[in-house]
Amino acid sequence: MMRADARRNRDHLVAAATDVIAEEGPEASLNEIARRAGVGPGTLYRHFPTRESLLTTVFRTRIEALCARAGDLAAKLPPGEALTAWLHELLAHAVTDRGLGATMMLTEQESGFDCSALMAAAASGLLAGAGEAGSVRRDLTVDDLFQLVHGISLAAGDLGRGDRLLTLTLEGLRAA
Amino acid sequence: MMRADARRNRDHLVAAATDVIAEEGPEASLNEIARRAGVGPGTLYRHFPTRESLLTTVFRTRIEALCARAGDLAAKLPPGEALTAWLHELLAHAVTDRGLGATMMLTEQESGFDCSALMAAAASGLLAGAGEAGSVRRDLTVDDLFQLVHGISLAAGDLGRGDRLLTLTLEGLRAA
DNA sequence: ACCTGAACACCGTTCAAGT
DNA sequence: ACCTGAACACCGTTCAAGT
Repeated sequence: MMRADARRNRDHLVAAATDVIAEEGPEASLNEIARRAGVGPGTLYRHFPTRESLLTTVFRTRIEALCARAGDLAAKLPPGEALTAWLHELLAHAVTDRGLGATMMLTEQESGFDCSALMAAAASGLLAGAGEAGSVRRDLTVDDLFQLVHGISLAAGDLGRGDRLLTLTLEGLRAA
Repeated sequence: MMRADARRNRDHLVAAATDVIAEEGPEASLNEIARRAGVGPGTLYRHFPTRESLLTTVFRTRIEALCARAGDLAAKLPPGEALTAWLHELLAHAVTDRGLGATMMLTEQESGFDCSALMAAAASGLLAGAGEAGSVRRDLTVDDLFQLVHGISLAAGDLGRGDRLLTLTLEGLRAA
């Protein structure tokens, strides 16, 4: 059980981090986040020993929602289309919430939330379905998908460019 | 004409930057580079007003060599294979010299060296050849190629992974 | 005129002191 | 026992003072 003031400080930190990261991106100053939350930097480090543990907490609900979408899409689209649609949604998140792309692949987790396992479970269902339907190469792995989408999100200037690069990747650069 | 001491300082700075960037990557401390060159930080800023202008100078000879390779490959391989081979060489540079990938797309240039124009010239020759030969999609642009390779270099852990991701991108994720 | 490094405002991180 | 922020060693960048 957390002491009441600690609980309140933690909540303030997450709220402040959400705001500051939205404004300045995932490399935002930790001291600035602590300042905005009205606590000292030591308090931030006590609750979140690494920057990643803070980012994971901030992005957690968004990542869970995205993983839930995998099931929705699988239920209402043919397997190949479901995978394609989900990858575009993943890309949209990675481009919009800069830093979420790197966060989603983190393998060691604090706060009992194994982000990469959740993401892998969501993606592998879609990937297996699309593979069995003959829509995608059988040798594709979940890591291939995540790294390709992550790379595109980092290199593309905006979502329009990102969607084009993802489409090119899906279809291949070679002539049909 | 540069004063002799200025010339010497500039040379020391480029040599020190080459070493430090090789050790610590493109985000290396500028003060550390200046320290290693035996000059004050102001001297570094006088010669290189931005970090990019320093990186461009450090990578210049490597980028010029890579661009020259485009002609070599075009002369000895069929157009489609020449493009593929050059993209893999580009990727190898981007993975090995972290920071070169971002540098190669810089559009404004100091020291009379327009890196992006040189790169675009090298790539567009190969791309046009491969397009006419029917090896790649006709709607591909040089920017598509650079952004895809750059993204892969950022997301792939090592060159082995990078080569796989580039091959997947060339062939497409969809089943043949 | 050109070069220079001490100085400034920041950053991430720690740990002695408080409650 | 747990929380805390002053303090430390760094960073990028500038500009008054030197030659």
